[in-house]
Amino acid sequence: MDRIDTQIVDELQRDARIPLRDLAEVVGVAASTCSERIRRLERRGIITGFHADVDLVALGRPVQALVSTQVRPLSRQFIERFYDDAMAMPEVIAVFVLAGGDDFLLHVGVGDVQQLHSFLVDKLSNRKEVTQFRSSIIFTQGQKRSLENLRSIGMVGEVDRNSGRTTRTSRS
Amino acid sequence: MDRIDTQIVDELQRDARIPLRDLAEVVGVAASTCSERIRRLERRGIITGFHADVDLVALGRPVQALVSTQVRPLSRQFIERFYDDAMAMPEVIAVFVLAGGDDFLLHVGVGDVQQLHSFLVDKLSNRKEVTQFRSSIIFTQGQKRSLENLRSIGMVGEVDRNSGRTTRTSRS
DNA sequence: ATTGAAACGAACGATGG
DNA sequence: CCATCGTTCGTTTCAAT
Repeated sequence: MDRIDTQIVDELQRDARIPLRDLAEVVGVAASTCSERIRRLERRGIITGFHADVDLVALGRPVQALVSTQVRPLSRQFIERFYDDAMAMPEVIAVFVLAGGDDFLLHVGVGDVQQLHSFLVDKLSNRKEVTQFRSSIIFTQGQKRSLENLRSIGMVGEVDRNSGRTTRTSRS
Repeated sequence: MDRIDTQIVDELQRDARIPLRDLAEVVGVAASTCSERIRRLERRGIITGFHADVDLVALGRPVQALVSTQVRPLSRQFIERFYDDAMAMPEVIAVFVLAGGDDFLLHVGVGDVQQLHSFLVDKLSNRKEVTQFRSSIIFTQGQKRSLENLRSIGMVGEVDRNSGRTTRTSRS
């Protein structure tokens, strides 16, 4: 993960279909080197895939919500089972397993509010391990398509040679 | 958005770099038709982009959290300003603007817990419009890379010709 | 490790069927 | 929607650095 890899990853996050020669020019290496670097980043699991982003309205999901869900008992078995089942539901876009207050956060996207109601009542309330949930409609959402490497912009704590403590200054 | 478009979108969500001839074979049309369909889907804004997905640990963000944030006064001006500022912060991965209880949910990813603390204390608490916040560490997270078109699997309510009401049965 | 060149196959954009 | 054509692009190989 040197400067060249970081720059390649940056560009591919922004546009996975950038022509190789343009990418090579931006990064400052030959196209053949670029091609090899990309393959290595994929093999190392740093680049996990290339995906098309789609307008959720076109996918029949104009209504989105976040559903905080409490699951009891909070054992590994129940957590993993609920996680798998939630991910298998077509309404569910993402699942977060959390520490603290609530145990799960479900990001759901559906066609209308009736479907949201049906999801909550028929698919969540029905489950015995779900002890409570609270849902919020999403008005707008911003998802960053390209994330910076925090290490490359000096945001990762480095050990201070004098104090021996880890710095926690954000230099952004 | 017929069956062919839906299938093309499905495949491109799964793998944005699938060879055109393979895609054409799966969908059952000629490669030239496929190419034209993809360009049209992009022009219509249904496909919004092609992005590489990257391992967050490799990006220097092994620690992730969800931060529920309350903003007062809840005027359009303050909402938009906070949204823009949040999206501009390098730690922030996504911002949700919500109806109900809390106003914002911030998805943040940082290098360590010190940075998370610094983010909360230095960048959120400092703001006068932020009246309270609560953060939860993310243990695990599942994000669906390819979403189904709910209309194509019969999950969108259709008007019942007899009752005039919208059906809300999930046939999944 | 990176480079530039060469060679093959695939993709693109346009045209006509 | 399909087939074709010329051009551009991606990938691989290889000798050289």
